[in-house]
Amino acid sequence: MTRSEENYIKTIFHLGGNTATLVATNAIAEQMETKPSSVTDMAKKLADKGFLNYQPYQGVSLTDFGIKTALSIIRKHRLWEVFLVRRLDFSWDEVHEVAEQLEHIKSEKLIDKIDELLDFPKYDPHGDPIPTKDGVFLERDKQLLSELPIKTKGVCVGVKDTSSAFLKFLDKYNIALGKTIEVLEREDFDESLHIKMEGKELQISHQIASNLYVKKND
Amino acid sequence: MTRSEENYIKTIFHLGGNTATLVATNAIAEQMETKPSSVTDMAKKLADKGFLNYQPYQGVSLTDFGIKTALSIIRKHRLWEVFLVRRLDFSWDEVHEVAEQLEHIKSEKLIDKIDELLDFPKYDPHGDPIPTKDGVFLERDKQLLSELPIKTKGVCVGVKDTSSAFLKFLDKYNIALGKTIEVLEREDFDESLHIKMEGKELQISHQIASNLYVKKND
DNA sequence: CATCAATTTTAGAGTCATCTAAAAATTTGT
DNA sequence: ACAAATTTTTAGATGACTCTAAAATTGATG
Repeated sequence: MTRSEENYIKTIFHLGGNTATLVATNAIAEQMETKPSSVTDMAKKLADKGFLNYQPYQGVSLTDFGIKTALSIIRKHRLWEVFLVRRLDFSWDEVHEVAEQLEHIKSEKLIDKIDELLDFPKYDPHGDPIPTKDGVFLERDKQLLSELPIKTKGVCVGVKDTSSAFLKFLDKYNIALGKTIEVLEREDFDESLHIKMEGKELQISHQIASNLYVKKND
Repeated sequence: MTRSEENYIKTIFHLGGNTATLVATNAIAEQMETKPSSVTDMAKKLADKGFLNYQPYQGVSLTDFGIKTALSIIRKHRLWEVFLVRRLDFSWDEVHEVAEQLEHIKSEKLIDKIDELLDFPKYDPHGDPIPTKDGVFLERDKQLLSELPIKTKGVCVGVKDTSSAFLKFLDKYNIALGKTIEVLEREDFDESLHIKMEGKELQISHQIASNLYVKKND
């Protein structure tokens, strides 16, 4: 597997290819900042190698083997992110780029040892679940803060937008995973929210609320 | 810098290119298991980029910039080796391959943090010195065990051959860095040595003795 | 249902790193 | 010092990945 092939498979997985859904050539090209013609070429190659089903003009979907491969890459990426944050004091907005490189290191022993060193973490620094060695991958029970009803509380468990800009914004306002947020009021006009967090009240835009995942308190 | 360029620079350095010595095309090709014609192509490219001086038919030598670059790659390689052994329980015969991959990860912050995590080690698991962040690189005072006079003692400080086979052999006979070895007798016939280590006597071939570095006790 | 717009594929070309085979330069041995 | 052997370079080709431009297909609309 080349680095390029791994990146395609990962992208296709992220675009919903874990189900039998067909992912469009254009969507892949856009996500990877490449051209649709390059995607077509690679789609044929990856189909030949058994990673995906390619239906000309329709799109691609990952095979079981392709899904297994994608999960192994995602596992590596997320474990490295945890390592960077927990052992090397990287902040959550700095880890993505480096993990993009580290995820391509070929050594099963290495990643298993990293997993062990970190005591088998279940989630990465952005709250995304880490597939296990044997490909078990459970999405966490969560919803967008923007969809939390008024007067309810939730624990912050993840971010949808993982851009450095968004993460730095959250840092600035002390919003972090694990913190409890209560929705006090929703403005109909701009969908902004009044929230309460650690005793303090603040107002956040819909843009922010619709990129923060919370787990509703029961 | 591509991965391939980095590998060429590292190899040229190892072949003695840290001085103004000219390194032959053939030597590089042999070391890298590639063809001399490929080396010529790359030599031109690296010369264009300022990493080395290329004299057609004579060989190449690293520029100051090239040496600086080589030291940075070697630094990364050796720090990762220390990390693998000390933090992930790799044995010293397993680290090379993985470090060959990790040394190409591009992130200054990453390697500086790894350095810090390991408390700024001076030597890698094979006893080779680790260049500092600003390129200081001191060869240790050492000599081959095969050149140690009779009846003298030395501390094992490094290996010349870093092949997995040799390292496993040393493990088998409990020979490890830090141990003190006394040369009792040298057989003229085959240059094998009678040595004493931790109270036990054993006999080792010239092949072994000429691949083990010791620091003579004063 | 014919046409148009959008998407996708094909064809042809470029870059990077490599190779083989042949030519050129250097070194060696007598 | 000259021929032979060795080393190195050049020339031309290949494979992986990407691109642009043109052709083909799809599916949406009047």
